[in-house]
Amino acid sequence: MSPVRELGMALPAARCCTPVAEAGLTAEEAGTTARLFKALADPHRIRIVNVLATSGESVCGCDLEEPLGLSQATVSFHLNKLYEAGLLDRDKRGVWVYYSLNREAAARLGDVLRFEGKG
Amino acid sequence: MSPVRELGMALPAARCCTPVAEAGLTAEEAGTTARLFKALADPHRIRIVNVLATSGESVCGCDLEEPLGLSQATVSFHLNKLYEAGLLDRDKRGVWVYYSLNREAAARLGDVLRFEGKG
DNA sequence: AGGAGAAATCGACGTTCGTCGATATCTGTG
DNA sequence: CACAGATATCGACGAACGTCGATTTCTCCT
Repeated sequence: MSPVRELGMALPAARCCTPVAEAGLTAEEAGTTARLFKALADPHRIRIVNVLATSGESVCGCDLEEPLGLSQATVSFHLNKLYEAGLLDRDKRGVWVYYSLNREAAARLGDVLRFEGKG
Repeated sequence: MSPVRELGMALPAARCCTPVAEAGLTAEEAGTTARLFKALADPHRIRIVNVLATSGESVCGCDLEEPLGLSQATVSFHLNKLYEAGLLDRDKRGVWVYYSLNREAAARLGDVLRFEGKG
């Protein structure tokens, strides 16, 4: 053991998207945050978010296969990951499913990583 | 194929931490960003960042084993992941190694997820 | 020099992840 | 109703991940 001790990890109620720089993050809150980042921990999913963030309109899933160079099954897999994480909105129009970035969730996500004026 | 097409993925020069909301993200840039998020895609690493962000001073690695409930080898593994991602600074003092949050990297990381005023 | 203690590394393990082809499900059209 | 086309799901595979005990490396102290 070293000189420095007592780091103090309190146990406030768990809630979504607790900022990483907020004191006393619960193991549960850490799990929630980690799950969120895990959704973005893949190059193809980053590109999907990028396309959705820069495209004014929502995008048909079928139009992502070619630019990403992935099979239909894999694209569906990635879109679902992002959807389950709450980062994407889904809009079924007939045979197609259109995806768009959930701006609110995206904004909240950015707030999780605010560090200024803390510590 | 659907009505919507031509999503356009240009190829600008790769650089660190390109915002996800910036048009034409390269596959390479997406990989860089994904690697960054992968470093945060674990509950224990989130907690480590949390402790480091809220603690005024740098923290000895040995003081993280107990609060995290992990073995020395595993803590070392996680600290190294964060260090390699550039999120942590390392300071060896005698037998101990003290870690602290790299504020600049942390700030840049937050900027990657800025979505306002885009799209 | 020898010992104590912290950290990094190694080897092994079970789990999760990303990928695909194949199949099943659903929707609109003829 | 049968068909075409988009999406979801299944099963399988190799790769990467998280974990630990054991070992090695390093630094300080006596």
